[in-house]
Amino acid sequence: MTQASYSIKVVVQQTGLSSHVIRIWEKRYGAVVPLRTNSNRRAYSDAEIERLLLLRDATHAGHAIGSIASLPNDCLLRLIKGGSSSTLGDACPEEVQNRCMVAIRALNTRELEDVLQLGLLHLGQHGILERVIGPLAKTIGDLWREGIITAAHEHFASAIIRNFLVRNYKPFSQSADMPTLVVGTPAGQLHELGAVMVAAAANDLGWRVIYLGAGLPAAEIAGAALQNKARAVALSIVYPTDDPGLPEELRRLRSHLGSIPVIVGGRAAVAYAGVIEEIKADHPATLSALSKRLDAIREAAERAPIRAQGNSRTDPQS
Amino acid sequence: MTQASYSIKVVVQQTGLSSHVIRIWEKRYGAVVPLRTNSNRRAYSDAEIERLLLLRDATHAGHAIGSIASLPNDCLLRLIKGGSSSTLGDACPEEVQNRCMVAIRALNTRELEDVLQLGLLHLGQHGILERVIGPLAKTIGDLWREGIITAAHEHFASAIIRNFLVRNYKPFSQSADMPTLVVGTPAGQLHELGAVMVAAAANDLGWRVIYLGAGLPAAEIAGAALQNKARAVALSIVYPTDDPGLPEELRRLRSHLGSIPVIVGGRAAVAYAGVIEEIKADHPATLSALSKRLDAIREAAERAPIRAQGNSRTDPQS
DNA sequence: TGGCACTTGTCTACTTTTCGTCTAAAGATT
DNA sequence: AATCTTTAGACGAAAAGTAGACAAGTGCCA
Repeated sequence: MTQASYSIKVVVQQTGLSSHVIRIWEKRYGAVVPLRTNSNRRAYSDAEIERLLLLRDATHAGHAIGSIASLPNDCLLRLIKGGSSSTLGDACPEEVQNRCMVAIRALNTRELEDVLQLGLLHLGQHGILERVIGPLAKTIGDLWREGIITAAHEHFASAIIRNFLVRNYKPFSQSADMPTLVVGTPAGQLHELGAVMVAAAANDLGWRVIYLGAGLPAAEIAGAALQNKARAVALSIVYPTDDPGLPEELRRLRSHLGSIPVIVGGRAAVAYAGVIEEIKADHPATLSALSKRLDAIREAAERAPIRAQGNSRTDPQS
Repeated sequence: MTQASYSIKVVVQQTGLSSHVIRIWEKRYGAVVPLRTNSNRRAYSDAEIERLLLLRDATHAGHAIGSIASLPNDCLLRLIKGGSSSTLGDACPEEVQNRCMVAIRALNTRELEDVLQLGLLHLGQHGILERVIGPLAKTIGDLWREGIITAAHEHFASAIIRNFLVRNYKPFSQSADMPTLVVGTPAGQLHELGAVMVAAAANDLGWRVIYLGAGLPAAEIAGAALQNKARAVALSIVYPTDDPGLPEELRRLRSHLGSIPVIVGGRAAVAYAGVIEEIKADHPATLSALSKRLDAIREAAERAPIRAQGNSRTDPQS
């Protein structure tokens, strides 16, 4: 069995590391020592490329290469993911949340980023998502409704939190058999923070996420899901709570999607409980519940890999 | 054995490889060894041509011919398909752009991210921003207006490009004396791609960027700028081109901002040239022009640190 | 505070290997 | 006769190897 081997050129392309760095890491720290060809060229295996990716992410996350180069892969993974959640108890989520709100009201980009980063360090990935960003989204929504902060604050916070999540929730090494999840908010819903959180959580759970952002008509959400054979669709509904058009929009979505599971989350979901029930959508109350639900869907799908639903037209592209 | 056989000339035409290359691959690596006629001419079968095509694509993807020539066909296929992140033959921006559009229309998250990453590698930060993402934003806008792609595609592309820029552009070596720039799109303008590009470019030039996202009223943009003592405000205007409310919105912005420089970019800016002139805003035609303008503003500010400038457009941009 | 060692990414100089191209001469095909 | 193929070999640009220098950042210590 001739295992495929890759030249350093290919490794550079795949990792984004320079050949210099790859070589010096090998020389100084023995981070990845590939086999050699007869002519002394380095020949990397898939596993070695994977390890280089882990090292890249770990160093990018602030760890010194010299102190992590000899760690086994699973330790690296823990470093990159929520691993360092040794939960230094001295930073309670409320404190982090408060400081976030101060930074948001001051429109202070740097402060907000710093506080989030600090919170990540102390609370771990799960912690900051569930105990800071989640409540924060709720608070922002409330204050905005009361006119205490403006849409600018809301947009500002959304953008930075989104960036924060993007930067820190690195996509897992994508493999072909990952299930696909389409995430967005339906037409009329303009707050995308909830959707961003769902996307981050699902990504963390090993889903391939197609993030569509805010305010899309049902037909387009459904089109995206069908086009990519999505395993599920997740919507976030925060405000307004009394949109008369939304129930019809949800029904339309269901009729397009056939039997694909739909998950509806967010503060205002209770206000539409009737329709949600009607279209047989899930409504997890917390992020943990959402995670459980996603796991369940994936497991069910793995048990019955080919979806034999009567999906007549796969491409409703006009 | 009615197997069709082809002369080397035919193979050259079908594969695009030169006869020299085909022969040297055979001689050096035994990549494809065709049967011979009685007179010692090479006689290629369909399967051999197929294999040559695979080898061509794999080498084009960055793999060394010497290390792949002996792999079986299915391995080659895997190298080409699985390693799609490295299939960029030419480093020409048009090619990158095309592949981006294909990925966007397929809503293929991974492919789009890979192509962008690869493009960054080949074209550099400046290159990919100006020569890929810029034109891409324009193309997306055009196709959307023509109804060829949907808002979902536009949102999808915006989100991923945004994430890409966030991930790859200088995190922030923020220092206290960096000038502040407020970036967003005015109310009614929903395409945020242009604003994202401006934010990335400005960040790269050493500005502290406050990114507000799309669709904000003038009062809030101005509020954010004043609250943070912004040195300038940049707006992106792409569509619609005939919003009757927009001129008034821009005038309102100017009256709130006092003499703070305003920069208006984007495809539709020409449609509002009158107001832009009226409120003494800049309208750089390209990203380079924008960069120059930002540099000029910063220099002017450094020379006169306290903002007492009666700024009346120092740069008569075409 | 300055000095010193250590870390880490980048860069240069130089050699070897790889790989596509080219030439020349001879045989085959049209 | 003119054009193609084949073979063998030579050539040069690009890629990849090694060794070592260097600068910026960091931490420690007097």
